[in-house]
Amino acid sequence: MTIGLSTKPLYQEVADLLREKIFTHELPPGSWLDEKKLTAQFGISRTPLREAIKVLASEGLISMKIRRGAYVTEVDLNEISQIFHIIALLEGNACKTVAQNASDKELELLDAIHMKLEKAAAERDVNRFFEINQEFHDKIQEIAGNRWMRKVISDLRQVLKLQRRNSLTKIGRLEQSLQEHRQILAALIARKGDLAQELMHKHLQQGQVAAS
Amino acid sequence: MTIGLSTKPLYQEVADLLREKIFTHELPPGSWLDEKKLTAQFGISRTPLREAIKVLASEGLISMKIRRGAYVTEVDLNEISQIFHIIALLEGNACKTVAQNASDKELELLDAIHMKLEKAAAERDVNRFFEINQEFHDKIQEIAGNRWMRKVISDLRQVLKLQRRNSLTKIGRLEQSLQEHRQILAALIARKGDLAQELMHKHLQQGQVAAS
DNA sequence: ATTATGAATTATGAATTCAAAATTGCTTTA
DNA sequence: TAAAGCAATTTTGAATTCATAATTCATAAT
Repeated sequence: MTIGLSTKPLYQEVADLLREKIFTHELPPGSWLDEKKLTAQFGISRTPLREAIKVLASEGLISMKIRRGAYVTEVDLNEISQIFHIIALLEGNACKTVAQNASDKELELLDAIHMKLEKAAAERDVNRFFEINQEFHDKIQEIAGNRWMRKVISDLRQVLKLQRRNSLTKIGRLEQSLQEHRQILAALIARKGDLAQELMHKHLQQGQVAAS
Repeated sequence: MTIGLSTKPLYQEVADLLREKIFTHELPPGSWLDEKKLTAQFGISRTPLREAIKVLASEGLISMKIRRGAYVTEVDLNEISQIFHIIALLEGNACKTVAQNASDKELELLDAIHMKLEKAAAERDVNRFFEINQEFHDKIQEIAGNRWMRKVISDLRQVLKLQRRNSLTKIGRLEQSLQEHRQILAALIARKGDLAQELMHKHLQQGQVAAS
């Protein structure tokens, strides 16, 4: 194949492509992964494709049935709720850590990101809002500084993306989400760890349907 | 090869074997995985071996260097501490859930497991103590009923096993661990969710070195 | 018409082969 | 003696091939 001189091994590129197809529901939950079709589509052999499939399987995005191929995982609402529970717990805790340990400069960084979020909200730019929202959450985890927590959260967020998110596009929820971010930021700057934790926890539990 | 009619696909069997070798430090942290040697040892071809390696990599047990093979992950003490932090958070929360939602019958089950733990401790059977200790923790997570939390905890515990545990073998810590279990169980039976959470959290933070 | 049976096809699991990169080790030269 | 260059070997990454299990489809029997 002619993917060129990629810095990544092929199976990782393929894993990325597959995730893409899964998240856009080009490969919808429950659907079977046709190896022949996919290798033709990607212009590669089955070997790296199967390696990629195994990686996604251990991430939970794909489920394998013995001698019967790979299927996109179907997550029911109950599991979605379980995953949100975990994320709320972890990100809430990360918030507490940030309130306690972040440098003033780091808090300023968070403030700057929040300003961009306000701007996106004011302009009703939903996609940008979603993107910056993610950036805000990421930055908090980065500051909290627990590598493994970041990995866990990011893996779980991937599984959430299996479900089509929608409610964030409702302007009402967007406003509420923004309001919650304001409060979280305020608590962080005030160095109120327990409050920040509580607010982030509620924010995420709130966002169960909104995926924000 | 002649592994017979295994219920599992070969790459999963191989993954299990590799984990075994990693946890026993037959493959010590930082060591290079010699594919040729391993395939000869297992009597298989490189294909399932490489698939297994990729799975372990996405679990964090193995790190891959491009065009230079796979290495057993080295975790420093700082990361161990980060992982314990997460496990303490999650298992603490699971305890709270159990205190709030478990049936009386389920609590009796926990009590029964704890009795076995007392017995093992009385007999100074460290291996058995370790095993039942694990069973106790598992049962709590099972009762809490969050599939994804169980997966996260179990993945993280695997990474912890990269580090050679030792302090649990110190009788002193074993006694203390038992004492902590007693308190946790009491809190659960008394349906004191917050207390149970707090106790489990401390128990695990305490056990950082002990891996219990 | 509907259900069994069995051959043909297809897909999966695993081994083997092939190409290219990295390492090793030898030779040559300063 | 040490360093540089180059050939030989080893190792990784990926494609291909092969064996077997599962599915499909056609035919026959009830």
